[in-house]
Amino acid sequence: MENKVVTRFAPSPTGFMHVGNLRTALYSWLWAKKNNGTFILRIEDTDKEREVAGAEEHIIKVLKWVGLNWDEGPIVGGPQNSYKQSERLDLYKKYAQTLIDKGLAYPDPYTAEEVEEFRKKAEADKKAFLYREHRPETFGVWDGTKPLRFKIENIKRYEWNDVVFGDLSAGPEALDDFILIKSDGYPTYNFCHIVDDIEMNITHVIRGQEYIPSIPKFLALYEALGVKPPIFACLPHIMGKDGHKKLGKRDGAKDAFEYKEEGYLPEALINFLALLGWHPSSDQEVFTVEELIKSFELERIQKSGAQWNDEKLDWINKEHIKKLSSEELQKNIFEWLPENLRIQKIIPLITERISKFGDIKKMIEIGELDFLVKQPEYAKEKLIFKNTAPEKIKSNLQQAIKALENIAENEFTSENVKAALMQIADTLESRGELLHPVRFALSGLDKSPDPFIIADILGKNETISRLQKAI
RNA sequence: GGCCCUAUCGUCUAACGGUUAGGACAUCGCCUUUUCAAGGCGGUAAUCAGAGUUCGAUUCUCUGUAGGGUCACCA
Repeated sequence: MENKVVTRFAPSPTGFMHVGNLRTALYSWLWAKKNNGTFILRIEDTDKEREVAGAEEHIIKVLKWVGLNWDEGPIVGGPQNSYKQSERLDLYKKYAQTLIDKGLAYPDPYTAEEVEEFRKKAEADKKAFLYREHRPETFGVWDGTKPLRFKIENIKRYEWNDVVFGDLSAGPEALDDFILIKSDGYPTYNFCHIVDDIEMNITHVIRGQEYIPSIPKFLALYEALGVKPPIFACLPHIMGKDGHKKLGKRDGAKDAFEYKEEGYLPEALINFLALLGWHPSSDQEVFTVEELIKSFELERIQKSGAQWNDEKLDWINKEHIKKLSSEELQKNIFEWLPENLRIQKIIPLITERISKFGDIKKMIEIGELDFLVKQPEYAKEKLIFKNTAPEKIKSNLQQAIKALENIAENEFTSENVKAALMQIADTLESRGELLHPVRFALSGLDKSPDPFIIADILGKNETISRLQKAI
């Protein structure tokens, strides 16, 4: 079965995993799942300088959180000896040797400084720098202390097809004698990712658009190796929210794990990311992961970059919170509730509010309910309802206190509080003249559950004391 | 600078060459409600510019403009 789809996500452990990387992983994963294929996780750790301790574990943690499970790779293993490039060095040497034997690879005789000179000179002459113009006439024997370079044979215009971008081509300027193996013995990305893709039988290479200019080099290498290249699918960039720059770590691209910490559900982040650069033929916007797998198509990936949009993410998250079963919802609420708020009475209150009104966008908002256990701070102007005079508000609150004092402590339920307050509120020009200040005095929040239920939880004494304080 | 890519409401996007250019987020207005939020209903808002092909162009071609990417012993 040679046409089984095999995709891979191949991050390098050089820092945290940001949302752009996660989207690349997602698309590869979706495509493999849709085709009942194999999704491989491969760690590209050939740059020892930039490697960050713990980065690999972090990537794995993020993938696990969002549920992008891999069929082969670290932890789960697979037919390969290892899925870390640093542990596959012999393999790359073997491929390098076949290129040397064919006369298609040679040691770079220059020092790094000398190459830098060439580059500077080309720049001064306003010409593109091409190492191959300085290629030595005869090749020495490679002893591993010098970089090994690839000898580009066909200096021509390469044409190829990309599932997303269509027919692409690039002239000979894109081709150069690039380095296969560095002087430290580690291979370069340009070389080892191709060896790995061949060895792992990758059928679809899904990666960022920034690789398009390098693809002619890859094609030349596939040619030299006598291997048919896989299908390429390049992804448009995710743009930062302010400008039109590629979303990078510099302009605030966040660690994907921060979204977990802010209370986004993994399925919501996945849903949002899927829609950022891809769109189904229908108008559907809210997807379960299963639905995404079903409708995902590489052909419908967008060519132009998409701007990150927090508001839409929030909306999608809210929609997913509303879809949670009551069991899942309770579990989530419990997790997000600060420990001192895990009171029996509160969980059903929030559960009801969310399932009935669905007004929580991020689970972290649940943590804001700590006004239930401590007197909130707020600006006194907030107590004013529209243009009502402060004196009016004051007297309304005084009336409310009087009414509430008449309720016995053991009958201080939300129903009774509501009845008492509504009786007063109905005599006013607008109910808000009473209900707004009461709600604010109790919660101190712009948006909160209704005042009756808060009063119920706070109890008679605390409720009245907060109202008095407001006055 | 060389090479390469892209271009529809503010944003994400839909539209076999023929549509009153559709949807969603955001925004605005109204309704509902128990204040806010949430919910319901509705409004404002887009084919980068100029040629060409065609009976007809958002769609095809060219030029321009604007944006982006890439030119490492990084991936």
